[in-house]
Amino acid sequence: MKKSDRTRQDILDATASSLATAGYTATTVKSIAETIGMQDASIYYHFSSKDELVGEVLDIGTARAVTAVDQALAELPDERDPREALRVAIIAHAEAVLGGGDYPRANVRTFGQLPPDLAHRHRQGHRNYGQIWTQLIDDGVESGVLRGDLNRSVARLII
Amino acid sequence: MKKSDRTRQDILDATASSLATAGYTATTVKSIAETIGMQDASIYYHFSSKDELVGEVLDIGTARAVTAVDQALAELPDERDPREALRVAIIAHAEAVLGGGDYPRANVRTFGQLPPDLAHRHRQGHRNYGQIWTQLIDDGVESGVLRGDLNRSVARLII
DNA sequence: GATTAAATCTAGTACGCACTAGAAAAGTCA
DNA sequence: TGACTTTTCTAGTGCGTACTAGATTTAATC
Repeated sequence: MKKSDRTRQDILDATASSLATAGYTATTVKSIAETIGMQDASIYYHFSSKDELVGEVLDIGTARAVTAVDQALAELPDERDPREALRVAIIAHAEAVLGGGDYPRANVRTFGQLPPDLAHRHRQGHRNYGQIWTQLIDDGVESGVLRGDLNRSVARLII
Repeated sequence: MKKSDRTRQDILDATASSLATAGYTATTVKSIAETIGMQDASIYYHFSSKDELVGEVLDIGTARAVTAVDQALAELPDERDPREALRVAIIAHAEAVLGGGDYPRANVRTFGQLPPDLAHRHRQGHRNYGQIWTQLIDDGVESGVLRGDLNRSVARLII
């Protein structure tokens, strides 16, 4: 039960790395297997399909971005300035996506090249992530320090 | 000699439209042929390969963006304010990419999913386009109205 | 209208891809 | 060690892709 977990992790890491740099199409099951010294068929002992594997990588990536933003916000004082909160969140997001590991980057890199099934499945995850931002902006608008009309569309773009 | 030019244009248009909306991988020779009521093999009478066809579409797209920006700048007075010039150029660029036809949009949509050959070929075209912006920014920096350090990287991102 | 040229179609080939089945090897534990 | 389980490999299938070859039809020219 130990060996399996380790190679499973290796597969995920290799997939994330390939997705982040080469994109979805160029990330073949064979290429993933090669980078960890396996045969492509062996992948299917751990994952039932390429898209299930890719989906898990993308899920991890969004989860990490969410965690990074949540954590950054948690470190703020209770009576936080909405504008400062948004600023901190943006920075945390950028750091997760750009400087963070391959998992968040995989999301950005493969955006717009996923097959319909995967794209649809992850639109949900993106929506959940978007909730955080919508909330932040709503707070700002409510307290009058942000303009409601403009910033909403900006948030959409980021996501 | 007339019929050929017309269907050739139809093929280019259909390809641009598909690239702009569906991306490179989902744009198959068969799907292109279908949208204009042809057999996929017939495409090869007009273009020797898929990538040659796609390459031509992308070339047209960048050419149009360049033209749009050039034209916008040409309408400015001779003694133009560098900051104003940059502003006008950015707007022209955005309009070409977002509101303009499928050709410029095909470039944006397929960015990062092209096969190595095509990607390499068009990196040259992007560099030429970048020259325009580099020039605009240099003008601004020289006359002291723009900060040189920050804006250079911003321009990189846009392109 | 007959001949030639241009354009499209029919019918394939070759290849890379995700994926499967069953044999073989490696690991686990009495 | 030996019996059993877990993991990996070998060898293959099927499918969609770009692309080719040659026949067939459509258009242009005299």
